[in-house]
Amino acid sequence: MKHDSPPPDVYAVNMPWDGNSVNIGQDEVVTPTGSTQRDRYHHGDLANALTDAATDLARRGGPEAVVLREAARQVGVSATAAYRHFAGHPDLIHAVKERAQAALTDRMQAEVAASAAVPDPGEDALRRLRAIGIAYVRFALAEPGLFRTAFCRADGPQVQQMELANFRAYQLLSEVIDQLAAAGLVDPARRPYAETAAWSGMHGLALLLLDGPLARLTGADRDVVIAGTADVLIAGLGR
Amino acid sequence: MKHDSPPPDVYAVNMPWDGNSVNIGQDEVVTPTGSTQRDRYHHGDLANALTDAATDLARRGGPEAVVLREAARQVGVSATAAYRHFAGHPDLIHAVKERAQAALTDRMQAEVAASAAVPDPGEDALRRLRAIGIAYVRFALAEPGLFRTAFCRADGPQVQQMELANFRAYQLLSEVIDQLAAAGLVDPARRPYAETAAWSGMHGLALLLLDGPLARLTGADRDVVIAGTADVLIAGLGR
DNA sequence: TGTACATCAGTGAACGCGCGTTCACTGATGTAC
DNA sequence: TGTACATCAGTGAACGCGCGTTCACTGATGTAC
Repeated sequence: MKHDSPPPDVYAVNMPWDGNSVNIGQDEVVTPTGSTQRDRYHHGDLANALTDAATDLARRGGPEAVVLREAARQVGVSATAAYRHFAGHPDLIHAVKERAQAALTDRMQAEVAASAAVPDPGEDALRRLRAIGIAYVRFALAEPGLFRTAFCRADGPQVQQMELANFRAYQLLSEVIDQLAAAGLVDPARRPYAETAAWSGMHGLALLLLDGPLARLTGADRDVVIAGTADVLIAGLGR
Repeated sequence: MKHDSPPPDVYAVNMPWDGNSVNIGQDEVVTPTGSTQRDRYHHGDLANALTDAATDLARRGGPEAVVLREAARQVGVSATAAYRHFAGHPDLIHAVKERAQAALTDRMQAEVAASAAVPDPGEDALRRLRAIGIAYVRFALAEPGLFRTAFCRADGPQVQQMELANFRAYQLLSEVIDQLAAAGLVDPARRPYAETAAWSGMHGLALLLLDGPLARLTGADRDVVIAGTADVLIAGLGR
């Protein structure tokens, strides 16, 4: 009766960005009886399975939807079992938050890789900057629940995780702006605020489009506004 | 025993931006017995008193802290009484949201008024644009609970209220940018996205400073980043 | 000016809900010998 | 190779909490006559 949920990759983000899923393969081995190893009393990878389920809850309903009991329910396990692997609900939220941030960064990297490089270094840096900015907003619109979770407030003792250095997204942005600066395309006076301004602009745009007064824009108008806003921001960096 | 809470202006935003507080004066008249009229069985202005209390909850804890029962408790009234004046909890939240948005706009206007006008129209438009942008972020930092409430998601049927036209903050911004454009200081190609870019930039900056990876910046560093980001955005508008 | 009465604006008890967490427990696993 | 046993990883019942909302009610108010 339990363990009848679909395999985790169907309903979870479950990408290999973190090293936690090493024994997923082993976990899914089908035994001679036809049941999977997850049917065992000892689940084998419950921490990951719970994080998968909780991430799916976040995707569907944002951070408020991350409910420990529900995640356990979806995995087919008692709520108590979660406490073997997480200190409590804040700890679970934190795990989901990391997944959500990683998913965002992945999307940004994928978008950069999707367009072809151009020979001129400055032009290429511009192309990449534009790609990660647009990917940022696109991810927010495509996965609002995960996006909100990636930036939800955390009360736990892991708040210091909210550091710039811990954001791969920031590192990506910073590298691209470095290249732009190296090509001489950034006004030196504004260089110190380039990352902040670029990130703020795309972050704010995403939220205004999601929950704010720009929520009524349709798909086509949206794209125009996103591209136009990106233009203004990029223009603000140049000399 | 009840009605022993302080007068509303002590603990509520309760500014005259909405026309609902017309009978506040009458409400506060002291009777010959020394008690105020609010001691009457018929409160006289319960809708406003509840909104005041709920706004105070929002200020202290953001939108999640707006709890109908608690607002009623603070006013000294049964929770049921609230249903004489609000359709339900979403309706109350909506009232608080309007208060929060109005408080934000007030702060922006006050900041514009705080600096002296300069003769040159373009320079003056720039001064005002900078003032409202910085006021926006300052308000978010000074009143995080209200700021979050002003932009929290609403599920009720009043979602259409989340229109650009309904935001006085947007009207303010739009007027200033019009003046900037009239002075020839806005690149015509970027004019259509000027409001969106400016608003997005300050909105995103506010949220990154509040809950995000910039939360660790101290007061002085903060101000530098705010001013620098504003510079980048303004530079992005110009030719 | 006084009175009957409809209406307005409150009351208090209760409901169902689902949450996070704790408790004492037991079945499964793997290691020492 | 088999067995004893410590440890690991689950179970299910229960707790307290506070919420939004509904119910049948009653006290206060103001208007018609």
